Amino acid sequence: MAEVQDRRELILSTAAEMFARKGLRATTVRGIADAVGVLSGSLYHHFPSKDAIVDEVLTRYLDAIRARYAMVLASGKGPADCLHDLVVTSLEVAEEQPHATAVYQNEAQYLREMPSFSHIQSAAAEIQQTWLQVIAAGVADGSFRDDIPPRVFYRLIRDAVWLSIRWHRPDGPYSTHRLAEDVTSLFLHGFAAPAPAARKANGRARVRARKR
Amino acid sequence: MAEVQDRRELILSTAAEMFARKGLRATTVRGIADAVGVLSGSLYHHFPSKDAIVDEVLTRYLDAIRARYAMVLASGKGPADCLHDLVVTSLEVAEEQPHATAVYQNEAQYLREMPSFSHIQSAAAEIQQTWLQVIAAGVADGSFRDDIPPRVFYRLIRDAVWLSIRWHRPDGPYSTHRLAEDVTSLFLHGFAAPAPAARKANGRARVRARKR
DNA sequence: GTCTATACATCGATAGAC
DNA sequence: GTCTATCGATGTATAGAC
Repeated sequence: MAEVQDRRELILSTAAEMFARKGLRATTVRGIADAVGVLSGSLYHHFPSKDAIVDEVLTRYLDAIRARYAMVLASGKGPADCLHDLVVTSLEVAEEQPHATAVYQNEAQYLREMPSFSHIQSAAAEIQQTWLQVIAAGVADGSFRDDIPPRVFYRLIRDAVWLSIRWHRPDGPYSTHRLAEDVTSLFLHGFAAPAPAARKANGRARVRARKR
Repeated sequence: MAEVQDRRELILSTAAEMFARKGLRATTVRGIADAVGVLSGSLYHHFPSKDAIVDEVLTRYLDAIRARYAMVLASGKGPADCLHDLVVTSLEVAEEQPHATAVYQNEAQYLREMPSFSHIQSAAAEIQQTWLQVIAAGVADGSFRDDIPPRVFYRLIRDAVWLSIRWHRPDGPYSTHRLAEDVTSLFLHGFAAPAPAARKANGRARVRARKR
């Protein structure tokens, strides 16, 4: 029985990697079977269709996010700390499940046409609500600005955080937690240098055109 | 002769819209021909292949960005103003060419396997250099923070700006220029409310778990 | 410049032997 | 549980008439 589960898991993890690297549509059933080491027909003993594999990869992923977001909210911290924890949590999930993260962030078009899309969509809505709830609490208690629409802030930090999967390498010298701290600091306090009381000619330097 | 060019343009614009809406791989030659109102074989009189259509859509797009980024650099403004202008310019291009923008941001996998990828990649590198140049100038003259790696800041603001194509509707009440101002303000000064000299119990409110 | 007609590859999925 | 063998649909691209 452990054999059976292992086979299913091998198919799922192999498919997830190929989905992320080549794209959902470019990944073929035959290709997955080749990578696993069986013939394509054998996959249909474990899964009823290709889309069922996609659905299981994403459902596990979204469930993991929802569970961890719930823990962040349950901590009872303030809005700024919760926002920080959401960033940390998201980047941790992205590190633990990089393939599913990439698929979810890059293949909205394919997913929208899947039979089980409404199932995926409801999970996504719950995740979005978590962010908006934290942001709204921060605006309400005065710790966040009220001149930028909460939905706009959400979209901007959401894309910045999740799309880091496209360039960030968790095993490199710039760690996931370092990234989380920088993202939080940047989105809360900005990239402009804090003015040290008085400084002359601040920002007066010109940007020179590059030589070619 | 104007007839000829119009036909080509119609194919290009029709294809671009379908590429953006359905994805490059999901858009078929037959589908483009149907939308244009001809049979699929006729497209090969105007373009040698499907990839050639993709390439022309993206080349025009990248050339437009390069030309306008060069104008921003030529203005001779300071780093903060240049950053602002890069944001404005990028969002303007995204509004003018939404289909090409979406394709370029969402279909990196397909593009990487295209024959003419190196041609696209070099244009992308030049665009990236423009941002990094402005950021480096700001760090050098003290107007930007030096404790966040410039490349990290670039990736974060880049994704936030360009991926706004996924959710922002330029013809809605929240205009492109309003978005540009908010993005610039957010990334320069942060989402945290500016402290009005002294305020008690700032950020001490808790985020309540949502009722279900 | 568009059509008809079709070549040729590859896709997801199935049936039945082992 | 995996194999062999294959179906039917669909993909890009081509050849040649009009």
